[in-house]
Amino acid sequence: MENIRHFFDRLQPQSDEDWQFFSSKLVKKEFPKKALLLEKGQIENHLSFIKKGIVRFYIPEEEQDLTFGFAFEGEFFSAYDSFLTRLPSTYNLQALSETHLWQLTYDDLQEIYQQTGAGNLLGRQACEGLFLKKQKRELALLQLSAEERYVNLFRERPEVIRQIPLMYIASYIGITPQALSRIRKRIS
Amino acid sequence: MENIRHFFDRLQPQSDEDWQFFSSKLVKKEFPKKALLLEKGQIENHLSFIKKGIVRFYIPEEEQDLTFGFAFEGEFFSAYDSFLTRLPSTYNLQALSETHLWQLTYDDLQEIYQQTGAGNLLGRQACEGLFLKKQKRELALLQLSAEERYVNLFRERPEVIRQIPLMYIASYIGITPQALSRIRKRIS
DNA sequence: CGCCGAGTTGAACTGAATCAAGAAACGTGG
DNA sequence: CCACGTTTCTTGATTCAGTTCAACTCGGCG
Repeated sequence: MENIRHFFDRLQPQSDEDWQFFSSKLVKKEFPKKALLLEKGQIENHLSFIKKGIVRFYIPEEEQDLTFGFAFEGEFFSAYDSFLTRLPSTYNLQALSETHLWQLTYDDLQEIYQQTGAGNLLGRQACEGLFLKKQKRELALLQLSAEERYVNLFRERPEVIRQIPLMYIASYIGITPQALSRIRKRIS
Repeated sequence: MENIRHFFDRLQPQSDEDWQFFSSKLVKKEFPKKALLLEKGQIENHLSFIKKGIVRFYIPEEEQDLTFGFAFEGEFFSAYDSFLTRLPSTYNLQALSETHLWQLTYDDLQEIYQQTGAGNLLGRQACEGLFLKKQKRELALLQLSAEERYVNLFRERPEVIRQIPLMYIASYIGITPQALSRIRKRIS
């Protein structure tokens, strides 16, 4: 649990009371490999911190899933758009390995926003971080070739390439598994 | 100036004092058509509300600019990543037509965050909105063909297609002007 | 051991890029 | 307000990155 506190303190040093209040709301939850954490159509009711494991974000399709994100140990995640809008999620969340989480419900988070001075500040800063990530990704998709996107991913998030099956990485950078296999051969 | 207040009240009804404090910081500024509002390398020091006009976001390149966003009348904009991180912007902001803004400096905004109860709340909600937009765009770039992205843009933001030169739209959806010209011919 | 999903490789195909040239629209100065 | 130069848009021909379809290999698991 300390790693979550460190996470927050890095954003902004937290008062002990605020932290007390916050951490009292956290609930531990564990999932086996390949478990669905959230299914398309459900409303996301959690903001989760990954104690251990990897989570994949994907839109399920008959042909081929569209994988568009990953979250790792030490990171927060959520189907954030569903969480914010309270509308059904348009995608699934899945544990790629055995995964242990600390979870916060939507209502608890709203209470935290209201009760603690730091709530909105943290919410804002967390959201700003998400925005910056998406912005980077947008530019990568617009201006880089498939091969450049792969090399870029390798540079920025080597853990993705080390730990995640090729087919999901291919989908993430917007190409077919075959194309990625050829890129790998070419550059290695 | 009322339209800005409406903007905020839509997010969250504002107290008159908070609004007073906020609006006292706003400065009016006007730019002619094609003016650079911010140049790559500068640190963005403003959050701006568009009273009138259109703003283009682009990465300047010898070959061909990469246009990746637009902002219209009644919207807030900023080179938000530079504004947040206080690092030089990696892109330019340009007025596509004569443009009138209400601007807030970084320091003023920080003061607003600290002094008013609503500051962080608004900051958070504004950022959440930006995040949702980027998320949509990511999925559009990943799962739609060029033609679908064009039709999609047409549906979601017809004002873009009506008011913005083809070459910028082409860049925005990630193709060449030639390709977009052909798509237009095909579907009309 | 055998099966099944993941990864690789090959061949044919295709959407979009590139190169090139002409037409239309736009803006600026006389 | 017209004339000219510049920029944007269109259209054609060629090329290329990445898709699709298909067959084969590899590794893990029941």
